[in-house]
Amino acid sequence: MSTAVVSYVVNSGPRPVAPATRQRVLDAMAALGYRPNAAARALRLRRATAIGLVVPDVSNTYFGALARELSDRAFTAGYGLLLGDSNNDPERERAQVESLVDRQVDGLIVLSLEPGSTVELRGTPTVYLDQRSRPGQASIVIDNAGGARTAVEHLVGHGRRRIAHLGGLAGAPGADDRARGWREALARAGLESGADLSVQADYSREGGHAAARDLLSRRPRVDAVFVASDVQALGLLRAARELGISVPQDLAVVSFDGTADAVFSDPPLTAVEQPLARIADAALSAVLGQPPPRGRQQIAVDLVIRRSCGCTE
Amino acid sequence: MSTAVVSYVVNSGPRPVAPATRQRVLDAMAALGYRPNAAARALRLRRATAIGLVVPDVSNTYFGALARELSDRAFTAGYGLLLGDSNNDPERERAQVESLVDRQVDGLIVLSLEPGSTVELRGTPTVYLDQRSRPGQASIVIDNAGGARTAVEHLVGHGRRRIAHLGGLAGAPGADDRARGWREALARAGLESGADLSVQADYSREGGHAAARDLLSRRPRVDAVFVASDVQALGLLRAARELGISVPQDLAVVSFDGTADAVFSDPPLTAVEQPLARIADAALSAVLGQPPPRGRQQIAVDLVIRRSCGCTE
DNA sequence: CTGTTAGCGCGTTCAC
DNA sequence: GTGAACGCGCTAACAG
Repeated sequence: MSTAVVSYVVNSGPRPVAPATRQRVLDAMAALGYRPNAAARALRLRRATAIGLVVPDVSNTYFGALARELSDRAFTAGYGLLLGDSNNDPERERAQVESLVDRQVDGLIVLSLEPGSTVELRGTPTVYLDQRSRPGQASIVIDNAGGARTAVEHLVGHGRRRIAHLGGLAGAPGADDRARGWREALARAGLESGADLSVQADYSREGGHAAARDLLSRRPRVDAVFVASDVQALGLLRAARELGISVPQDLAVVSFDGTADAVFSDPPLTAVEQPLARIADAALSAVLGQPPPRGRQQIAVDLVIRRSCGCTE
Repeated sequence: MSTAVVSYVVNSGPRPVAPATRQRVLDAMAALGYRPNAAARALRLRRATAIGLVVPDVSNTYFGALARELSDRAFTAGYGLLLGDSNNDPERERAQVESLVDRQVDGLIVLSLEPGSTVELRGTPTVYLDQRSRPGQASIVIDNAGGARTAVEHLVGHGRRRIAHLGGLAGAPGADDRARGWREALARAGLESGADLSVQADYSREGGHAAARDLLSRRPRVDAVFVASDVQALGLLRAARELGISVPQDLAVVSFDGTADAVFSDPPLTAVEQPLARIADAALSAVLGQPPPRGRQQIAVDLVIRRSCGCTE
């Protein structure tokens, strides 16, 4: 038997092999413990059977949950998942993306810190998640502005009037659109959205904590906050406890993401929930499917009511 | 200039190149946008410049934080990180490990659900983290039993006498040794460690919540709990709130991991802290360094005091 | 229709 | 500084 036949057996194609021969090959493979060399295969086929994922911080519950969804689906589809943590550093992000492109990943999914970043993708199908769309590049975004508006409108419905915003850093995934949604909803309700009602921090517990302390000690009359992520909200809850502010009585809170963090905090967080499964599906098929859908695809979000908004006191 | 020279320039070796030539090569690379093909390189060098990581669940803060540390170090060392989420499923874990071995990763780090699992590693340097050692296999473990003992002794020092255990599932990373540490510390203190004082759940908020409800409603006289992970402790805190049990007054709690989850919970969790940076370093050098150190390497842990144990009421 | 031969892809490295 | 062999699997072209 020749190497060609082995190849046909291993790949079930592109040409048929007689059953008897096929079995002989299979036996020989088992006996010798032969496994095809993935590197040689990647070289010949010009594809690595792997996809790349770049996130700002995997230890963040939201990014972790997304990575989990993607890892699961990629594995099922026979792909490996190359993970790059950009460490919240745009420079590192570029480096990670380039490295993944060099590794010939078949697709690249990136949650970018820099809306404007231009890295040479050299033909690698890439999808940006939760980010402004880029010219000629596929991008899947959830309805960040709409979700934020819904959240703020809910707070308005509770009779809150001084609704602050604890947002992500400019350029961070979804941050700008969520800020815009907050502003728009306040405008529609005829409420103030001055710059001093808004603070920014990175998507972390520590960031949320520091920003919330700043906000709450500066503007004691704030009666509600829309927070751009669950992890930041966790920081805010802690700040509130430290300052003797009770949530939701003194301060109603609605956050964004709806991860497990929101369910188990005290109080549990009313949050705009991201449909992770749907996002992961869309991202993978955008990147692996053909033809790669260009342009922007928007996914709807839902507000999930828990205790932090004051609905169920 | 020949392809050989380009190679010498790209790799700064193994042979010297005249500065002028070197510059010409660099210019040409920039002009043509040339990037070496990682697959071809992997084929020639017989190494993928990538390491594999298999965890039970990346969305778990602890595993996520570990993945982050590893991703960071791997990148700095020029390696890619192939992530496999085993979804808390031993079957899936085996499949992930095999897939990574096939991909020729240069090293494999696995947080295994099955202490006894035997997958053919075919020479891939592998290190098991936080797990019983296996014959002939490198393994890095933190001092699970010792950490658990320290935690329990601390609770004993607070005058607690009915100290329960909310542990991980048998076989889960560190679970068995932490359970043993709990039992040993109680025995030394002459306290009861009956089976009805111990419940198990997977490492998740939901698991911890369900198990804690079970435990706390069944044994109302319990006055302290040693929890095997931060995420489970988060579930326990919620159960305690639901049942009107106040922590730490009615119930002192010490958990294990010391992730960001422990810092921002209410109350913040006194926890046995895992030195992630050190663990990541040890794992990487065990897997990449030479010769791959066989046998078991143990890393010490520290108890970090916060509010849940009652030290700072 | 089944099995074999030969060349390709792309860096690396060594003898010249 | 250069030419060429090499690593390993894939597949088109060829032979039986």
